[in-house]
Amino acid sequence: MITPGTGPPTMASMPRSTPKRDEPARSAGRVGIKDVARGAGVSVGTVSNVINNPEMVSEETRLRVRAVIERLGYVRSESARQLRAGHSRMVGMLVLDLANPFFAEVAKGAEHALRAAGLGVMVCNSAASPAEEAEYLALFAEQRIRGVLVTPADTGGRTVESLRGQGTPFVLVDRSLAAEEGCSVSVDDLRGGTLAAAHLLDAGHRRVAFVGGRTDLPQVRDRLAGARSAVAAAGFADDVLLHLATDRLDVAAGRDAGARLLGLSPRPTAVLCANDLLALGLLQTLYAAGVRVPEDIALVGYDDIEFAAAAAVPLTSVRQPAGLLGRTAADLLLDEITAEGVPHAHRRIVLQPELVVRDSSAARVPSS
Amino acid sequence: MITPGTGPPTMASMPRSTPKRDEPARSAGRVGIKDVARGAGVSVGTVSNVINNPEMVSEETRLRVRAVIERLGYVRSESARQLRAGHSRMVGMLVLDLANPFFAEVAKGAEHALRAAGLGVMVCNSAASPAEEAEYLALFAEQRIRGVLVTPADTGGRTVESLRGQGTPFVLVDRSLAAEEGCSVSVDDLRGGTLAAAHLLDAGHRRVAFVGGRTDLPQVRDRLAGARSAVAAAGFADDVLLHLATDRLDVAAGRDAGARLLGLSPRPTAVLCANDLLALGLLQTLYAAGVRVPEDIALVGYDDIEFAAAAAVPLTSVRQPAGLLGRTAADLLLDEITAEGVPHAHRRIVLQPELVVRDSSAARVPSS
DNA sequence: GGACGATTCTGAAACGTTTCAATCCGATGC
DNA sequence: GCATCGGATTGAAACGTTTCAGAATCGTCC
Repeated sequence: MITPGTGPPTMASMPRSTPKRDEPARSAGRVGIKDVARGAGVSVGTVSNVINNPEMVSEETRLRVRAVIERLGYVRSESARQLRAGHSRMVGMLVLDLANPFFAEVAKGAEHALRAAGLGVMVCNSAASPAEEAEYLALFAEQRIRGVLVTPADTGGRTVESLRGQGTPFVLVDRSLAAEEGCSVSVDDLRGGTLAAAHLLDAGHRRVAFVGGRTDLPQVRDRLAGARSAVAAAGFADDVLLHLATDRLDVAAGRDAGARLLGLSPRPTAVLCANDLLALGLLQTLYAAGVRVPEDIALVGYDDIEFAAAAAVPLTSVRQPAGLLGRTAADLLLDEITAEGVPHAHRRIVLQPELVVRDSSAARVPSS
Repeated sequence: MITPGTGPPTMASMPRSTPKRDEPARSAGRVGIKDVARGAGVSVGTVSNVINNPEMVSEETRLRVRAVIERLGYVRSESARQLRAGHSRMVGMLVLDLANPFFAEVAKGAEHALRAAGLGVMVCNSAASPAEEAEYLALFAEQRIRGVLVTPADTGGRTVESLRGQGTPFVLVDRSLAAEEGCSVSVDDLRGGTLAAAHLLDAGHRRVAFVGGRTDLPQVRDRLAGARSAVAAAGFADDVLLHLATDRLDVAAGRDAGARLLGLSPRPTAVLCANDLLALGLLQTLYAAGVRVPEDIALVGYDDIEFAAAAAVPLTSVRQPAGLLGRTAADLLLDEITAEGVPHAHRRIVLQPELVVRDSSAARVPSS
């Protein structure tokens, strides 16, 4: 990202055609506050005031300056403003996978709240890679970003450490953190895993597969742990739950996992996926192989993205309040940013998930 | 969005606690190139060269300066660089709906190509609203963005006009434009519409609904026109094709359209949707109402997003090369940006769509 | 021994804002 | 007629870079 040194070599010896200066800076963009000041016969300070503190300027001057701004097509330079202010008016947002509608929804909620507060948002995709995450954080630092909303891909707390080191306000999204360490908004993954597993156990399943990789991601780990605790609470042995790891959390990984699942014997009667993308991919493989859902294998997803309800077999899923998650995180960040004098108290907010039962896990009679 | 005037009132009378200056600027971020220069006993110019033109600096100095940078945690200020350079190192990207996996895929392709070229990307969502689009373009202008990739929401060419007026390099994405006017990369929507409609007509359907709103959007208009031309080419009357407009192009609009469709009599035997989101929403309604697909109603979507294949009934769809679209647009923009001296020739590229037949439109015997 | 080149470094200008102390001016109060 | 006040405006500093003309140093060649 923004690799330093890509520019210089190519632009070393350019003719640099000086643009004609006869007209007052014709190629818009090049019109500065000085040109406006000159055009209106006032000082630059006054022009600045017209823009930022109109009530300080007499009506007559204000109108005159506004007219010149219009005429010259003046657009103020955000970089100059930033330089002066010492920080930008942007918030960086870093999610694990923008192609996952769950995160798209989270981002949408956050963006809406932040824009309402006059802050721009730069949404970036770490692709669950600590290296890409670090690159983006470096980019944010160069931009003197105002704050960061991040779902960390880095599993050792280096991300949090680095942000705290820089003094950048941040809020963890979809990941919990001790309140002393910083703000966080998450959804109770332990509970979600428990809900989903208990539902399958209730339906009589005694061989359940948990499909979901990267147990270094707390989301996956907690959902699995929740499922395990449901098994234990129901008085079953640990081996009722089989863990099938995947390296990514997308549809393609779900398809692969489906193939592996079909090779298992004895074959599980139910599958619990770490997210809906995996479940949808798995469903494709099962469908293609002629395996019936839920008759042969019951399926439960996680996130309840919009496409879960429209799936080949409408998908039972653990719904997470994605929009609320984003909005809440944004509010927390805004609180920290604006309350600059007041000693901001970090908060740890944990939202609750909800099981949405659909066809893919319709109740069955225990068969084995 | 970055509303001017939100800041000033709240920060008018703040105590502004001057940070301790004993340590060399402890709260990172505040370390400037001057601090590094002082720390290393060189001039600021030399520090700048260490960073940007290392080959110009003696090894000894380079190492010394690098060490100081490390020690002080210096991070260069992008806004200062921008101010000096006159433009940012960012490209703005504006799509109609980021929640639509099709655009997510386009954005991903573009981002990848641009990052490889050392440019950052700011992806924004106009929500198909000309007003929001204009706001974002204004934001881009203030940021002195290097170039813009845009799928215009504004249907009169105002967007293009405004960009050309600013002199900002741009490429239209998923929308065609005469090569004299600027670069564009699109997919042949006329052809796509024809493919889809011909497929349904071949299967014997004689009452086909086209579901898709906002015919002011060329994508929708062309797909509809393509469908109409297929009807004409097959020698049928115009009224074989019924147009059912929707105001948005998302899953919820598809659900609504489904309800309206069910109220029609005679009921169409096939539906062609302007995109997959509509088709998936429609499918949900049909499924809930017990209408069988494709037996009672055949369904064809558009875009072939990943979720189409995993739908309740795997969806026949017109595949568009989303990733390629984004990548190609990025390449065109890069060509225009880098070839600053060379007279850049605008190009109009039209990619071809492809019909992917799945269960939702399985062949049937003509019944009426 | 002086001229010249190459290499390395310096110092200052410039980028376009915002902010703030200082100035100006007309009106008000005495 | 003078001091004072308040509102409107000015002018310059500062923000943190990059760039570039020039200075310093050293070696080489005539």
